[in-house]
Amino acid sequence: MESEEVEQRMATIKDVAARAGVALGTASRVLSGSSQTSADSRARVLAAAAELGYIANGPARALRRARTDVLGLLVSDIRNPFFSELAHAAEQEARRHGYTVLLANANEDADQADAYLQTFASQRIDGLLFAPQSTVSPQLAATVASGLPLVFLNRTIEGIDAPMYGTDNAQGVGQVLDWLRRRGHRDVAFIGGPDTISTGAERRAAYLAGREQHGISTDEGLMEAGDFLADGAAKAMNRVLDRGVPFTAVFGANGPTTLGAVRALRERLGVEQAARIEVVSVDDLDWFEFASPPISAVRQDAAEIGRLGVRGVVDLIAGREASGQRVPTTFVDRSPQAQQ
Amino acid sequence: MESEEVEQRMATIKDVAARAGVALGTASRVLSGSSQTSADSRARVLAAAAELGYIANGPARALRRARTDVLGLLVSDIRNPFFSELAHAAEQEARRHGYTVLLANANEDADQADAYLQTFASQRIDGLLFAPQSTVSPQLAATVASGLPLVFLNRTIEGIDAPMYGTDNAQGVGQVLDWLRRRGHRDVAFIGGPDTISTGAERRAAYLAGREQHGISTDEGLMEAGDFLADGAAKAMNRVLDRGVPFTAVFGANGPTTLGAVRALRERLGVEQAARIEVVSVDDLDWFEFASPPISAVRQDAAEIGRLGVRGVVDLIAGREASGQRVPTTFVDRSPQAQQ
DNA sequence: CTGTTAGCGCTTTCAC
DNA sequence: GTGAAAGCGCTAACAG
Repeated sequence: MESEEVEQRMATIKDVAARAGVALGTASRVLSGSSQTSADSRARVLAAAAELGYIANGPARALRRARTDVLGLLVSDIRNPFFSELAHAAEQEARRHGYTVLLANANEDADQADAYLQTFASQRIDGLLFAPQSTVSPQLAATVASGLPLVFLNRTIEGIDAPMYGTDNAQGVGQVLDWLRRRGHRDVAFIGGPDTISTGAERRAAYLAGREQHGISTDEGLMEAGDFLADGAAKAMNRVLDRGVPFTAVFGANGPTTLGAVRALRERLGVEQAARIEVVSVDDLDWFEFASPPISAVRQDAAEIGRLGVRGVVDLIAGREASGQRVPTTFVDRSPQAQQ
Repeated sequence: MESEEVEQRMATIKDVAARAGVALGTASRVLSGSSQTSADSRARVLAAAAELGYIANGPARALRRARTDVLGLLVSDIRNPFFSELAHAAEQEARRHGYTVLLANANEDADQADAYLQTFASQRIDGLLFAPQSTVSPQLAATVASGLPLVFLNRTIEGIDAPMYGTDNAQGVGQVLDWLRRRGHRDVAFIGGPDTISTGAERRAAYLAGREQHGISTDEGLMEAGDFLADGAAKAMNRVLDRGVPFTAVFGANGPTTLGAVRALRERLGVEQAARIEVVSVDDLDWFEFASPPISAVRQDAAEIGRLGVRGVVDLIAGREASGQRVPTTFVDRSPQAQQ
């Protein structure tokens, strides 16, 4: 005979109070650490709670206090290291402020994002950190209208007034442009992201604005945009290759984009030919040092963005101001010259 | 003057009932889709709910029904693509079953895992999917004792009887051993994971059990273990290099481990020497095709494991049996011969 | 400082 | 089929 499953009901605060020999309210006061309580009842309640393995019922607490101490974090692609790094840092920071993070992954899909916004609303999260896809959906409009404290991460949406914590894209692209000039590249293929995503638009705009002063060709045949995912970027890279405009360097506008571009280059040109093309990227990935030639990159400080975002939304929840912030980038030059 | 923040209180089911001109209970019955309701009240309640933008209060619902429709997913390293892939698939599957997933990241740290178990308990999740670090902590013991439906993902803990959904490590390592023999490697450095993690122990055991029949050296100086993270693996690789035992191939026991090992090889031996060593890995990473030479790998079906895990815990919640499952691996041979 | 009590929003009896 | 009412576990307001 197997041992019985003795599934005991979780202890409630009532059990704790009874065991400690105090009233319900006193137990609550001790356990919430709020008002004054005598050292005696404090000790007895704590002891009773420990003996019973008491863990407060979150939903009941949330219902009564009308707050959950939960933050929603909706990222656009959890498999993108930028976001998994960000999510990790945000969780840590949230925990330090007494919040739990509900992490959701929209997978660069607006419908999934809407579904999660709905879930968050029903969970009654206290605040939302959001890296949106693109335009404002009815669901998002409702979320904003509800007055839920909201900050954007790395991406914004036209017409929604919320603080944004993200990368200084102008600086990052500037670093890439400087590097391209230093390396003497004139014909550069630019593989961007969707213009509907602010990050995509900003990086493209900064590139367009600066390329001429940096001696880079303005041939529009070298400009393409994917979807910020590897497959879409590979297709974009192929479209440039199809045009037959020659180039000596490729600039990928985020990590997955660069991955897709490199894949396409190697498939279409073969490994040897592809190795004659220098690649530079926004986002620094683990393997860039192993590529041939090594890939230089703008490193975004995903962790700092996550931390700042949490602090921002915590400020909003507390009724304080939050003004958003652009986080500086660093450039990792892996070109042969830089290695000497 | 800025526009006023009109933060309207969220509509409650009481508001919906009033607007529809029915009693509270009727509105509830319609919205929960449970009992019989007349077509008339059904229509009016639904209309009222839509007009008010009603979204049910999850905590209140949870309190009353004594269930949350939330699953906890505790992974050991969200930045590891294996887990981010798994988490994504699990979320999708959970949604299909009417559950929301609370995703937490223990970062290969037992204390953080305990903290999240506590949070999950207070949130009153309905079930837990867990990729544990190692041994059984008091917190985990309490979780198990509470009778919470639990399944393990890819890793188990000695002495805890819960179904496990994970990779068929024996098969995967067998594929590596076959490949090593085919490639004619005799001196192979094995960089494993902690023996306290079942995955680490299993892969190591399978390797030890099979290496002799596959003509591989049994020199213990070639065996080392890291922590399943890149830095720890790099140190492990360096320890092997320090011993001066020559080898022609390296076997990394998971993705981050292989990353760290390759980094160490290139730093210590230089790029050219390192390129003489063939590398093979459990976990197939994006960049393995770009490495020189390309890295062959056992591909784990993380998505399938995530889906099966969700189905397993959903079965447990429903009081059904769940027996766990080993998911087959596929081997991706990127050696020069295979490319022809 | 502590006991008592109302009530958060919802589901689910129990009558009718 | 529907209305009324109890109560899930907790916090906070109010007396004492």
